[in-house]
Amino acid sequence: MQIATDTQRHETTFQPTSASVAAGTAKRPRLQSFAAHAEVFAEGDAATAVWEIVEGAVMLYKLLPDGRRQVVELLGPGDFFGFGIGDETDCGAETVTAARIHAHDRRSAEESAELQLRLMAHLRRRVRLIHEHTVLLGRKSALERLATFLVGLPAEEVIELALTRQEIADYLGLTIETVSRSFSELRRRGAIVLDRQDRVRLTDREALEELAGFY
Amino acid sequence: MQIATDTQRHETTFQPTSASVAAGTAKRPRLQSFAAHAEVFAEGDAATAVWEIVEGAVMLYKLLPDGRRQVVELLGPGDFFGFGIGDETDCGAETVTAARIHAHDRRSAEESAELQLRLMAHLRRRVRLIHEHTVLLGRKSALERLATFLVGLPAEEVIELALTRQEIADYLGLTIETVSRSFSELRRRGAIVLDRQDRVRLTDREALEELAGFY
DNA sequence: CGTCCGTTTGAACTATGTCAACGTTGGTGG
DNA sequence: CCACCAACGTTGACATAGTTCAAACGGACG
Repeated sequence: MQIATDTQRHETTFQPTSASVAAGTAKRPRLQSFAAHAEVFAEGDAATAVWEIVEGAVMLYKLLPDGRRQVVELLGPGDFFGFGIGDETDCGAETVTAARIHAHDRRSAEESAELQLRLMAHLRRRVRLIHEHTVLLGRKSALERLATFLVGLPAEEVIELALTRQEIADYLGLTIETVSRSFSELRRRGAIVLDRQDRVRLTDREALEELAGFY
Repeated sequence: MQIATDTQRHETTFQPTSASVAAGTAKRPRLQSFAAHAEVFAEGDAATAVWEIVEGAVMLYKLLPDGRRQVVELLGPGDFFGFGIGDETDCGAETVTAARIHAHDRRSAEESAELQLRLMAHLRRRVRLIHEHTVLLGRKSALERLATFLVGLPAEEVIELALTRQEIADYLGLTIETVSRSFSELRRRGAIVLDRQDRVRLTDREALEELAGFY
């Protein structure tokens, strides 16, 4: 259950758009680039910035004292993270894919009405999504969890899984072995085809949605 | 897994305070009173109001098509619920204790800057708490879940459990039997004393916190 | 071609769920 | 005021989904 620590950062100065200036958000966010599986910050780090994903995917996770890990959110472009109540982050944040992320200075973020509005919209959407995930963790079987995960992915012909089996396991509250067995079971049932370990095609979406609890 | 439907409502007209008028929130919320275990609204109902708990406790839950239930939030005074993204609620809401709840008209709620600010603070706190609960559901054992639940309760000498075993089970992602066995196990270990089924004393808080994953 | 890392599979174990019986408690009506 | 009833909670015996530990597989890269 280790976390990548070879964080490759690549800071760039953000060019403010005329729109952002007009909205009074002139204080420009820093744009940072991260490699895949790089740490953005660890749980308990000072919450100095409000992060906004421009491109790529990020996961937020929490650890128990003995090392057990739970991925609590999976985020994409437009999503925010890193804002806390106090001044410490409540989760660790790690990229899933290579990513570009805006770091809004916390103080200026609080002063920007436009940002606060977007943050509010994000939080509402988030709460709703976490509710769904709560049901998954509390009440669904392993197979149902994996099916739910898969149907929730962007509906491409061939889905490239950015997450490793371990990361999927930590997201779904399972072990890596159970995730693997569940993939095999879905394959056996003809619900999916694995072209490669990280390439899935959903060949029977209806069966998957049934498992996911859509109806 | 049934839900109380004998909702006893008792509407009252809210008297706006001078403070709320000054803040431009003159449009007064309706104050409604509910009995314990009464339905406030069901999942999928139109999201017509933003609810704010004045007194008492409320639980939000979601159901799977086959009836499995997961309680996704446990709320108290000062907490908000019922705001959605679309125009449907994503959870059902039921009182745990007798409660008095403000129903803010959705439109006027969106226009009140003061309310929006409080809503934002609520959402941030909520997200942090749900993250904790996500770890509980994804990674903790039954005994750890119950210990976490108990140490999270208001620290009174004798704690009155407002939730039934079934509600605790649905909150902790367990069955009623496992919850019951876990209570017995904690008692056997001397961590708690049950004066009555719904009256607990935490006699070894340290042991409970250890189980909860505090250190 | 061999090594390495992530994944899959197998076998045995265990925590939790299931089904069923038995206790408790609080309310109601005789 | 007591006795009975219904709802809720506990306990036991058994079933099973998921974990654990271990070995084999497979693709990527030197």
